[in-house]
Amino acid sequence: MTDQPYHHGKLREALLERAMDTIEEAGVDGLSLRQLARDVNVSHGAPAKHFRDKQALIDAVALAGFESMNRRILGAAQSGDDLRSRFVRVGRAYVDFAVEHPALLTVMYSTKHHPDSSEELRNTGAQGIHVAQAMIAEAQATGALADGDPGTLAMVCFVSLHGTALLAAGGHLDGTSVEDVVTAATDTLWAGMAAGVPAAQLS
Amino acid sequence: MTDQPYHHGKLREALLERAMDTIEEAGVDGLSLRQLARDVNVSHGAPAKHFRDKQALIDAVALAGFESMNRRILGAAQSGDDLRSRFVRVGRAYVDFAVEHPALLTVMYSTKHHPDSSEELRNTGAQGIHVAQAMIAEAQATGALADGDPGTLAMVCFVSLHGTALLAAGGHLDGTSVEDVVTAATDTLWAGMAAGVPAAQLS
DNA sequence: TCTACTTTGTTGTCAATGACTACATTGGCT
DNA sequence: AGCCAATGTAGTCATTGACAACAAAGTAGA
Repeated sequence: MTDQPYHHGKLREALLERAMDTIEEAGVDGLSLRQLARDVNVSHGAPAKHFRDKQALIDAVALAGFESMNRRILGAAQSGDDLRSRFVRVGRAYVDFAVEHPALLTVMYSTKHHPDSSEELRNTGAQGIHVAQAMIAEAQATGALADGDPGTLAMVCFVSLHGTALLAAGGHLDGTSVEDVVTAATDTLWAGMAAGVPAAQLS
Repeated sequence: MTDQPYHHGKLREALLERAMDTIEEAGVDGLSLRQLARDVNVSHGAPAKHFRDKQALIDAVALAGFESMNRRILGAAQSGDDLRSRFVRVGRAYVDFAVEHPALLTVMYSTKHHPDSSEELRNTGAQGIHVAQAMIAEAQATGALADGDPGTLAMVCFVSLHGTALLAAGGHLDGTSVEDVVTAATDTLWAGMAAGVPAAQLS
């Protein structure tokens, strides 16, 4: 054993990284502050200096997850194809991320976030839907999609992809393949938005 | 204090009921076997006779939740209106249930069900989608909807409503009202399925 | 009725955990 | 050199889930 310096130096980063790994392997419930400290060769009280309590650590993990996911989504939205292809690509990016990090996604959307820290978390988490809203508004301007409140429509798309992501991540898609569901969902939504909803159908 | 009989008599039911209340009030993490035992005026070891461990109790709660939800969905699917109205009604029933029992829904779909999650749980949980699939197949037969694999389309609808339900339950719908999202989602999906997806668009 | 046997509940115990406190070490700053 | 905030350590406490040994109550058969 080489002598460990008294100060770790990058404890916060090390804890965050290790926590994400642990969560991905054993879920949030498999995460223990004491075990985490052991994993990073630090005393069981050290993490408290960087995260007030366990929830604060989890919140930080969630935030990092959103940031990582947003990068993927923005990347997909900036490909050079036509709007509809980009729309499908964004959906795929979202679901792909979910399938790759199922437990992380659960943590990201977990409802038990402290009311105070949720400010930054909410903003970062809402970024994905803004991408969808911009694309829909743009497509309406070109006439590719029928009129309708872009905010509500974006929420519908987001909601659908979110459901796909969660169910895919949880393995609840039964027989249907993730790929098929994403394709069918984006196709159906786009077709529905292009056709518009006859006013007579509104109840 | 009146003398308590040595045998509770309905301990299992009492534990289940109280557990559902606690979960709805404090989430799954707020559930403690020992506190639960205290609440029902029983020793801390008693629950073990009815539920092997905490997860077994949670699974039982989830199962009860699915059964309750299925009753609502089947009721909505059997109203006498036209197919499209019934479709919307089923969606609303699902989301309404979710909004009324947010924490319970989270438990029901929690991915941390032991890999050998009881077959009963899986079957009961999959019942809702079968309702949707039957309605879609029926609508295709009458020509109200375009052709397409009913299984995949039902999964798309389910996924969308599930996403709506979870996000609504978690309060992640931001400005948009639950009612608007459900209406827009079911309308858009139905319009998309009615229009069908031009083969040329399939990539 | 007496007697095994099963079910259900009680009590005691254990290791693990999250949170808290008091203390030690470090390195930057003046 | 000397102060001091940041960072880490060590010890403690109540709570928890799980387990085992024991007790009480119902049950079935002679």
